[in-house]
Amino acid sequence: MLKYQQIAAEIEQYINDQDLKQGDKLPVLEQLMSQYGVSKSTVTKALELLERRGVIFQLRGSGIFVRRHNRPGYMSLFSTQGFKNNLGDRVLTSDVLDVSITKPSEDVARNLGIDVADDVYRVERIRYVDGEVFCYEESYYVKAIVPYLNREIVADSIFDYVQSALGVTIGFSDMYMQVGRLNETEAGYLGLKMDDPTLRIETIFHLTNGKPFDYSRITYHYEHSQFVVQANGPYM
Amino acid sequence: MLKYQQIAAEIEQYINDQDLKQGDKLPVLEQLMSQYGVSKSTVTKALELLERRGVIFQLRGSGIFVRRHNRPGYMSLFSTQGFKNNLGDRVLTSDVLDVSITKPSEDVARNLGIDVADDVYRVERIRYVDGEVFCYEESYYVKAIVPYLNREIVADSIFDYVQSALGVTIGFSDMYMQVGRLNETEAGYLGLKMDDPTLRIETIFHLTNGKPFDYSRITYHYEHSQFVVQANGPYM
DNA sequence: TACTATAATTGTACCGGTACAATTAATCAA
DNA sequence: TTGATTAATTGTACCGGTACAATTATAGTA
Repeated sequence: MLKYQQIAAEIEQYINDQDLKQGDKLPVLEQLMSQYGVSKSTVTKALELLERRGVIFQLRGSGIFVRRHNRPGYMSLFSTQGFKNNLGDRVLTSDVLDVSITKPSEDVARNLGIDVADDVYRVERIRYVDGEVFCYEESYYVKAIVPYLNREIVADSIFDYVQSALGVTIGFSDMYMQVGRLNETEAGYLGLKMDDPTLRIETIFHLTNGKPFDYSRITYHYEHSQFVVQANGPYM
Repeated sequence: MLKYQQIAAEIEQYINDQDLKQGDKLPVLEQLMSQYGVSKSTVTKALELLERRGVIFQLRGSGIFVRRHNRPGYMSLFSTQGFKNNLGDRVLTSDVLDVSITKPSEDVARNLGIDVADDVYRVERIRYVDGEVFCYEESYYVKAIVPYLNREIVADSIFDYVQSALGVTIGFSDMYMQVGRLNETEAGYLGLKMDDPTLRIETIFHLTNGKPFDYSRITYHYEHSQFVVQANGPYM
């Protein structure tokens, strides 16, 4: 783990341990430097990271302050998208409906930047948060990058497996969201009625080298999906 | 304008001018340094900015590559949230329903971190993109921070006014989103039917000093609202 | 040809420094 | 006490540097 990541983690831990609230002040930069025994730029980098994650904000001439105070019941939109599956103390489980190797449709192939002749894993599951239906997910993995999957892996976190077992690292993702109505199949999966409202999110996950490796379509249960997004400034 | 912002803008311009596509390579760091006549860390900072905005991605040992290739018809979730109102070539207009000074409700006061006795501006409008109903918005501004508003200002961009005329700068925002059904009033405004699906986003905008100054509730027309969110890595 | 080891390329981590702008605290005048 | 001026605090911009890790190109070997 890199120094600045380590320091960021420790500062976040410190905030939790001291139970600091919105607006509370952290030690000044210079103290953090000597405290962790690193240079200014390393501390700055750790703080930038925490700032982007919505944990703190910095005000020059004044200090470093705690920002986070998320509403209970709202999940970070990013935490539900493969990134860090810490949904706090919530339990995430899955019903795996399908894990199979197929050929992608035109649409899927385009989103993954591959040919329709290339193999993909198709994964279909229903996901639960604390036992309640959360979403229905259909996703496709490029087999050339993810050569093997099974029901066990898929029931757990696919991303953890991909990163640890395959040694590839996820770089960035593009999410496309829209609101609509459930069709009959989806309604059945989610325990809702046809034409009920829903949030649909398509996400294309890329490796650090820019290659797409996962395209997923998620249909959310509208009553159990509340998301928070923390944005940073006009120049984010 | 700061050097690294300027350079970021120029690089983005270069990508557009050269019509570079997803995966195309940019000049290497060292060349950018000499080209713009700045140090490495300044170029790096410009590139970080572009990376966060989803314009490029960097791959060490390899180079700097173009990332953006957003789907047509999808607006950046952040661009619709006060931040940089460049919706491409789309025209944004508003029907102002109300601009008045009132006392906040308990709920509004809590979200703005003020007392129910403090004054707020209440702004109510319907917004259109290219003439089509886009959303219904109800927002509250802390009068102590935004001492004056009128229909003209509100019909245009409130954020531009606040930043230029009042000299305050927006720091960060928290967005809370959920899906639901329209009530009768909302349906009327949006030209839809009661119980139609909708996306609701509450946003609390803070100044750079962390003080909330605007709390807004937006109800989106589900057929005209498609959003894209670009996320960066597991450690964004 | 195909595979492996080596070298060149290229971005990232980290250091340490100077100058400066925004905020806050201290000082002074009315 | 109030208000303005000055000084101290504190984060940010920017410089320039070394070391290093990941990628890609090259050379070497079977």
